[in-house]
Amino acid sequence: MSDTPDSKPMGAGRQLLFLREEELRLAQDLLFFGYRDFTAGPDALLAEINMGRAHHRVLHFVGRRPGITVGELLSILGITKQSLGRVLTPLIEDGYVVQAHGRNDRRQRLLSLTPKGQELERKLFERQREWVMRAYREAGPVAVEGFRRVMRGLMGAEARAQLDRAEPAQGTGLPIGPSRSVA
Amino acid sequence: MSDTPDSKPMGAGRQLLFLREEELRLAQDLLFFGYRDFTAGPDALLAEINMGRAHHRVLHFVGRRPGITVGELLSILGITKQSLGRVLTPLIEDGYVVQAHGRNDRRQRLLSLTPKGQELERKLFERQREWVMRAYREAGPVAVEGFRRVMRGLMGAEARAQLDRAEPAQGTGLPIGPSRSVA
DNA sequence: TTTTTGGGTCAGTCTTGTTGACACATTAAA
DNA sequence: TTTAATGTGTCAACAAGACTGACCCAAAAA
Repeated sequence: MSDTPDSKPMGAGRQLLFLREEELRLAQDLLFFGYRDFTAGPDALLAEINMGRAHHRVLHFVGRRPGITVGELLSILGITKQSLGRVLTPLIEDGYVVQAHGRNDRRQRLLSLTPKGQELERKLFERQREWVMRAYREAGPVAVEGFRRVMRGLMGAEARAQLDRAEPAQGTGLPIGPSRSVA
Repeated sequence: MSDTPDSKPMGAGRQLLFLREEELRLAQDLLFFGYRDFTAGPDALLAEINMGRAHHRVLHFVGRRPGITVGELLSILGITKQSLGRVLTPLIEDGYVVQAHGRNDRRQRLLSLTPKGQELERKLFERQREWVMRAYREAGPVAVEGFRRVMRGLMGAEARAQLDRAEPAQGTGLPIGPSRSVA
């Protein structure tokens, strides 16, 4: 929006360029196409066994945090329990996920993957793993670190907190390009 | 996949680390949360006027390429014409989008935004603009360049070609971290 | 003992995607 | 010029995944 009107052709100009509308519209495009193609692999696999992306999400987050409670899962996914129920119940009935009573609080249902569930999750993961690995390799380590920083920034404070709670600082947060842009 | 089998403890080790499973699972998380929160702003606005994300996509891509044909739009969105019809028809009826016959091929319907459509698109854009700008600022220019490189890599070849056709190399494709990782 | 919490479920609705089948005008080909 | 092929529209039916609202139950907390 604002910004020193003209100033020197370089310097502040870089900042202007950096934030100009076209660059932000490009971000919209990149996120749309990128996310769509990122999910395409697993989606195809899931379709074969009559499941959808929602099932994958459950498998992913339960696999990531075995023993997670239904409530925690709900808060991570940001959906209602009715919505979760429609995918979780079949996953349990079909033997992909198991429930256990909480030891301290017997009302809780602690979720975890069965071997069958782990196997499916792994297949789905492999698809995305290869896809992301290709992108990471082509872009290089510096770019990957930048990608992580920006993606974190695109997350709301809530999601960021959840992620941090779950993973002890996986690499982002330390090195590379401190925000002192302008340069 | 490949990689000089063992070699020195450092060097190739870095590459190994770089691609290890946890880092790729983190990417899954980042994309899920990041994309979700990226779309949250416009979604809220759209809900107020009884529209959805699909309407936004149409406004976005028609705004980006005025005079685009229905067929081109379909191929960009990657959906069926019936799906498109359900959002496009109302947008036309409500005066957000106009159609014109193609000059060369009168079968074509060239789409563009009305002033009303431009206004709505801009409001939606402003939401995302601020959100992305915050993320970009916090991450810094180097990170942004990396973000772009990785997102491009996450796109399928088709989508990448479409994007390139539409925009003449917006900045990514030139400088920064050449893929010669290993270091 | 009463209330709150964690979880489940029934019923109905909405958006956005899908197939399949036609219809119509226009352009290209035989 | 007749005959495809193409670009677009549309009806109908269906599915996934999200939502709201209303209730229910068992266990934990007050």
